[in-house]
Amino acid sequence: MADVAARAGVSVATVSRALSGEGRLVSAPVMERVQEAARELGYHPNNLARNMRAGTSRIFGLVISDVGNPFFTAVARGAEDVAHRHGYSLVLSNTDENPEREATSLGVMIAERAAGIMIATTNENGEALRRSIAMGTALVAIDRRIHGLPTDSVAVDNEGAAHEAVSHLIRLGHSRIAIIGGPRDAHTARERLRGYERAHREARLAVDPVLVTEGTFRETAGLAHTRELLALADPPTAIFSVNNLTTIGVLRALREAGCRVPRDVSVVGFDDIPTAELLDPPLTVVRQPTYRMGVQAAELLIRRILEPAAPVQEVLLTGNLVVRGSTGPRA
Amino acid sequence: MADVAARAGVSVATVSRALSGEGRLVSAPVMERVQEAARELGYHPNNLARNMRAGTSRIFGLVISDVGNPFFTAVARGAEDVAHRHGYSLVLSNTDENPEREATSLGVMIAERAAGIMIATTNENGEALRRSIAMGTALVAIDRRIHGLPTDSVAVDNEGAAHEAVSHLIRLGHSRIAIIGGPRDAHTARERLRGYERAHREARLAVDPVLVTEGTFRETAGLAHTRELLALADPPTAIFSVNNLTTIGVLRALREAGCRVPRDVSVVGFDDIPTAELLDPPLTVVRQPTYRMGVQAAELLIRRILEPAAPVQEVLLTGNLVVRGSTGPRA
DNA sequence: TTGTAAGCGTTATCAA
DNA sequence: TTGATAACGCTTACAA
Repeated sequence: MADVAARAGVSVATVSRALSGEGRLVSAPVMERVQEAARELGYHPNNLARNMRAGTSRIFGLVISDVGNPFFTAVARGAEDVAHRHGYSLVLSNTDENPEREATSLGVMIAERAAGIMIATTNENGEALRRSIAMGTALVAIDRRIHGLPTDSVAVDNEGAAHEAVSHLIRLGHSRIAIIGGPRDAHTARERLRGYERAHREARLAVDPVLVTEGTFRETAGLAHTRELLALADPPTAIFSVNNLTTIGVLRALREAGCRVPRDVSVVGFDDIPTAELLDPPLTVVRQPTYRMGVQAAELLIRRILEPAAPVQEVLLTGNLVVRGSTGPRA
Repeated sequence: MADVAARAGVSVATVSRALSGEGRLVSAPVMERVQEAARELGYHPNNLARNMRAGTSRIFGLVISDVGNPFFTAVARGAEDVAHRHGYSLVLSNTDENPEREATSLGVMIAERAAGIMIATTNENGEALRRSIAMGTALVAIDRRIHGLPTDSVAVDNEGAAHEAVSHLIRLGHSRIAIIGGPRDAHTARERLRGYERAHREARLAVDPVLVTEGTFRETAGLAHTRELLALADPPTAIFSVNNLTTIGVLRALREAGCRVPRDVSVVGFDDIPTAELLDPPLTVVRQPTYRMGVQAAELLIRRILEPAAPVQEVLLTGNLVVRGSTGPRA
């Protein structure tokens, strides 16, 4: 910067003004001289210094539990589009549902003074999250709310969506409906289970505890649970899988066992899959407004940065059932 | 930091030494006092300042053209695992194959003084890339080499893999084989086309130019081209699709036209899809070692940072054909 | 082993 | 409209 100043015959302060946002405080001829000098010298402002001066960076962190999950990449897309529009860059960080990696990610983002963080948390790092807020880093919870920490959040009405999916199965005549659940400590998993239960209650159907499973949000969990369910003396005639990855596991297990879908078993999944229509058979799902979730999350973040004292806002979006071929009347 | 120093009764320099890497220069009791003071005060080092001092950050940028593509998320996983192990964070940036967004991404990473950049480039930003190298930012090309700029790179033997896929079709008796190509200016697309041509040449089969299409790496391109191909007087009996997303478009078009796969048309795709085995029929593909590409890219970056003058290294991995159900003998 | 002080590249304040 | 200068929070000679 000093070099540019020397070449343009002005002070560094003027160079700064000319090259940063304050261009209107600089006379036209000086502006021109500075820009030319910068170009000739191949000068590039150092954001590191700029940010350090400002005390914050133009970065949003998006902490997700699985980059490989289309759900999160769609969210990332939405968030990135909004962030970019407002001059922020999006840093994606993958935790693999591992609290330690999540803690590391958060540490980096806080240390790097991210302007804001969007997080689908494992809910094991309450303190780190609390600290980030205390340090003035804006925080938005995505998909899962944060236990005991009221923050802006964007989520889907999980209970309602699950209720819709299971009611669809009940309407088709199914009464032995299994649920491939998520981790017990995941908010989303619990809410979806509640929707499953409510649908049963409303139809005056008893829930057989044997058909209620609990695991991870991974394909392997869907695979293992479905195998167990099929080995039952009185196996389910329908399966509701609470996560897109577990759904894939379910389908694999059914195929492996030679079960025809939906003749032998109906399947409805929570959250869509890019190739859902091309599967054999096309998969019935509850679709979540993933892109919109990302958009909303980034917008909440920006609002929070602009108005740090604004009241906490909890956005609740709704999912909708997409009936394709994997659900049918009970045999 | 000054507060911590005051509380621990030492100088800021000592605090710095105690809390950063130079712990061995500090006596045990002082070390303890400093750490306690830091904890009590909730002190978090400001990486912004640290990096500015160091002139570089502990960040790797990964610039990809499509976060929604499982190919890139798998690469990201590999790169992130290696980066993390070496104390770097991975910043993902999505360009949507848009040169302007790519330029912006690069600008941010250079300005942010990323320690290194891994990029699957559109090849429209040669100057920005050149500059990043000139500024000392390590650079590794992923998937696609950079025109006229020798850099470390990780890629797949596209021609060989395409050759294998098309030869497989030829062996099944097909002679009218269409290729759903990528953008003309994408290195990868050209190489895969060459593999397609070589397979024909070796089998003494003529290539019908009508069957050679060219488009984008998007689902819509596969859809549109396949529709056109099916409308031909003498349509192909097999289709080789050079990208996983276009392959999905191909399958959609075939389903829409009521074509049975592989009875009416065989399909082989380049690059695997997570649900490939569950599709109807299961999809035959050339699989790329995606995770390993990410690992290698990050390793090349680290090597380059450690040894800036090391000779350029171009890593070439090989794909392998996975035969599933979408290819069969000519009707 | 510890402290003093200079400096990293910016921007903001104040004065001219 | 411009310039001199003091921060921002940290690390690292150099000295003690």
